[in-house]
Amino acid sequence: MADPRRTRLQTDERRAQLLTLGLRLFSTRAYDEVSIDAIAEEAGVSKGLLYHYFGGKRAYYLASIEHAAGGLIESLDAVPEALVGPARALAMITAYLDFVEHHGDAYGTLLSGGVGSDPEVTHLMARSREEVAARILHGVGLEAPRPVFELAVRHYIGGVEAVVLDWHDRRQLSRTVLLQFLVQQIRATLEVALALDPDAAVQLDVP
Amino acid sequence: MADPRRTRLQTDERRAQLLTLGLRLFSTRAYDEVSIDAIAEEAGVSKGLLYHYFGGKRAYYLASIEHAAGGLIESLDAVPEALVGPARALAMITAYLDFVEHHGDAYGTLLSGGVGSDPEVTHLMARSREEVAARILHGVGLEAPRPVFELAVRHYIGGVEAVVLDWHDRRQLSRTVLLQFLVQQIRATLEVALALDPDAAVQLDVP
DNA sequence: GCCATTGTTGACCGCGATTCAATGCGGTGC
DNA sequence: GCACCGCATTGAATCGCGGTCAACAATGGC
Repeated sequence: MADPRRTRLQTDERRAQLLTLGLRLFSTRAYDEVSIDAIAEEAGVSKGLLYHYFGGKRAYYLASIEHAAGGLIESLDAVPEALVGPARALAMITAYLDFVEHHGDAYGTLLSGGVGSDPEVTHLMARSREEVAARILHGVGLEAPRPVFELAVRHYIGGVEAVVLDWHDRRQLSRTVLLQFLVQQIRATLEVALALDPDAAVQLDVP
Repeated sequence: MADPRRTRLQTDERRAQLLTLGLRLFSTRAYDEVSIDAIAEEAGVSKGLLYHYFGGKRAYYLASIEHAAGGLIESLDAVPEALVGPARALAMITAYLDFVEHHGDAYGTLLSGGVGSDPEVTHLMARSREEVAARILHGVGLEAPRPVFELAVRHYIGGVEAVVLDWHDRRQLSRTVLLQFLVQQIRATLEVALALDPDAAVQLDVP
């Protein structure tokens, strides 16, 4: 446990340890309020080691965010393939909320991704959202590109991020109400999209 | 025009000039890619002056964002009071899109700051969104607090920010389709809220 | 036990944010 | 028109922090 001088770890362990720590620190304070020295001290590690594992502070931050994003996607993919239709929507939203409740800070960091609109962070977030969007569209049987539905789902995801963040920060609404709203809202959103693009082969009611 | 040595301006003018410049610079590059020196040089002003007007870089950034947020709210408030119901929704969304088309970069900065990293920026964005939310709720005749409707509107706004940012970055969809979607979506969202809170005295159909 | 590999360190460097005492422009009173 | 004063403005000095690098030591193979 204690390390009088040095502790040598496997690359993966150390990397994971640092990522988790980074997530926690960047969640607590703002990006440029967290100094490399502070991170190193907190980790009980030298500054140089951080530069050995990640290229620099920015890259470290980016990796932390990616770590969180990966966790979220993983959670969503834990939903059994067997579930379809509204039941699947319910399960996925539940998984989403569970993730937020368990890794609240990580989620917060994930969403507060912009250090003043950094292209790399923006791109990473965009890819993460596309993953979520793909899963939603897959859930209603849409595989081919459908711009209107992509728009609708993008709107939905943006809304989810907003309300869930609010919910996590200041618990004003019960989880139940939030869940109900989100389930009904995805359906309503998809119906709006269907009204604008009636030819799309979506299945909103697979039982 | 040219200033061989010094140019002395009114406090308000200089402040406005610096804010506008800041908005432009922070929109172009990431926060910590923009150095105080660069800002000062671009403004044709000394570094120290920036510290005289704003407390520091962070505060300067914050003020720039606030500037942009103010412009957006102003645009929304330019919609005539006479318009009500769906027509008002259409007008306000149009005003929103107009603002984004005219001040696209400022809008981008505004939002990427909003997702933003530190408590002050977050708080500022929250207040700005509350202003928008209040205007939407007012538009349907809701003045008293209604948690479910606040949730719904928060979701809607989050979605709008997401899709509008996407739309601004990579014009994949026509403005018309976006507009149609957003108009129908606000109605659908409010209806979902109404289903969960049937007692609310909303007016979705004032002609 | 020796050696190679590589995880790990700590002192050093330079840029950029911040400070502050000095400077001079613009308006005011006479 | 002139002297003066307040306040916008400056730029040199400071300092903290991100980043670099050559040396060091823990682990595993022989």
